[in-house]
Parts: sequence; structure tokens; C-alpha cells
Amino acid sequence: MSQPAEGWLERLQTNGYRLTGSRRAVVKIIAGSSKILTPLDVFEQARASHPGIGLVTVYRTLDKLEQLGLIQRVHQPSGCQAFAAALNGHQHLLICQRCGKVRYFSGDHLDGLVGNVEEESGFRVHEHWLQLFGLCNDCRN
Amino acid sequence: MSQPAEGWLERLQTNGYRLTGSRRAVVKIIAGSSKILTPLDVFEQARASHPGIGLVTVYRTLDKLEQLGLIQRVHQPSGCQAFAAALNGHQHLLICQRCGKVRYFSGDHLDGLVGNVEEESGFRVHEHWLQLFGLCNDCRN
DNA sequence: TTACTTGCAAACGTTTTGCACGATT
DNA sequence: AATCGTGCAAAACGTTTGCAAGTAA
Repeated sequence: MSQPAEGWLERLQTNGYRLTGSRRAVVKIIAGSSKILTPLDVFEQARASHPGIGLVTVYRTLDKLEQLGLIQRVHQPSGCQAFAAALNGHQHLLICQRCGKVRYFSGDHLDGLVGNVEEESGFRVHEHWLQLFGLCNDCRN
Repeated sequence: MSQPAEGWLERLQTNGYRLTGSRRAVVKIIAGSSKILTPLDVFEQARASHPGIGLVTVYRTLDKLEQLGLIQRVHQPSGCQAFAAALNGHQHLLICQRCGKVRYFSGDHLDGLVGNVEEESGFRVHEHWLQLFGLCNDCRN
């Protein structure tokens, strides 16, 4: 099992959740994936190591992981059902539209822009999304 | 009926679609709205001017308007069912999280950032989303 | 032992489809 | 007149909920 999965299980436990076979299976899948996964993807992959798991449990576990900030929902032009492992701190997403591979990047300099927009619009901005979509090295061929 | 609605109806017609009471009602609602609207919102508002309209027709008309680039789906942390009138050319969204009011802005300088990210990641970027979420002047109180 | 977690079945809200009738061109 | 569009009902889809049985602590 990958490094992050261990930490995730610990986080679940210290937050009062029990460690069960189903939860271990779900955590193992998403924590170890570099691609975005839908609940159904997770369900199908988790069944390999934990055959009796139910889709409902996948949904419930994903909810908890999202609440703990360990995963986040990824919105795309093609749909918004997939999740990716989350990073600490504010990062932006780069997503391969063919295979679903995700990368995070930082280094946007939006403070000035946000200030300008606030002034012109009268809005107060609380959050922003910056996402890049394209094809990864492997999928470009 | 507002100015944009006229142009939208023309666009529908020149693309081979017939002008019907239902379509006029749907176009009138979204073309004239500064807020994002779900299909159900459109349905309820359209019933005022066209009582017999069905929700299915709203869905079908929204599909066509989206294909023609006249409206676009707006993704938010709270959901992705709403649509907004689209602008010509590439613009970014500013959305009020309380009332759904949308504004467009330009002036992002992301070319350099995109170039850096492409170089570091090996991805080829084809599209980007930049969205700001906050509260508009009216909703800040 | 207790409370939490599970999988199943059923319910739910949203969106899509099949179809016969109606309307636009 | 021919084709396209409509509304209804039903189906499909992803997700959530109720519940009795099972399991971690």
C-alpha cells in the first residue's frame, strides 16, 4: 500500500471513524491513483481486493474522505462525478482529458486580477478555480 | 423581449430549427437573465408566458442553445446544473454564490503560466477554466 | 457490549428516450 | 404535405436513505 494511504487511514481513525476492510480498500484505490476516479471506478477496482464491498459504502467513504480534505471532486466539461486525491494548501489542477491523469500546480498570480475584478464588479471574491485541460504525454500519441 | 433574445431566435432559425412558442419562452427567460438558471428554474419561469410547456422541451431547447454557443453550463462547488447566457470570445466567470448572478471578465494573463506548466508536466493544454466565486453587492448584506 | 458500519433494497431527483399528436415551414 | 417539435409517460442514471445484520473498538 502506498505511503499516502497509511496517513489517510490514520486520519480516518483519529477522526473517530473505524477502520474496516471496505474503507481500507477504498482508501487504497484513490490514495494510490494518479487519475481521477468516479465512485463506480473505485467500486470496481476495490472489489478486486474486497469482493463483498457495496457501491453504497464507496459513496459513504468518499464523502468522509472529502470532508477530511483528503480527496476533492474534479469538475470537467465532460462531467463532475470524479474525485482525485487532494493536496495540502491551495493548488490548481491540470487534467488529461483522455486518461484522467491529474497534476497539481501552483504559481498563479491572481491576486491583482481578483482585486481588479472586485473593484469593477462590486463582488467580494471568496474562492477561485483555475483548471487546465489537455492531454498528457502518454495520451498525445 | 430583450435584445439578445431576438438574435438567439434568429440563430435558431438560421440553423434549421423552427420557432415555436416553447422555444420563444425558453429563450426569453435565459437570454434575459443575469443569473444562472437550472432547467427547472427555466421551466417554472417559462410557464408564466407559455403555460403548457413541458420540462422535457426545456431540456431539449437548452441543449440546442448550448450547442450553438449561446448558453453555457456553469460549474460550482455546490453543483453543476445551471446555465448562463454565454459571451462571444473567451471570457471568465464571476459568480455570486448566493443569488447566482454572473459577470464575465477578461484580462487574465495565463499564457506564461500555461507555458510553464506545459513544460514541467509534459501535458499539452487545450482549454482552461478560471472562475471566481463570491458575493455580489446586493448579497453581501 | 456498544456504537458504528455494512450491504441490500428501495426511494429520490435529474435527465433521457419512445411515442403519438400537433404545429411550423 | 412533409418534417420537425411537443408533451406525456416511462425508463435510465447517479446518488441517498432506511433498515436489519455484522463488526470494530
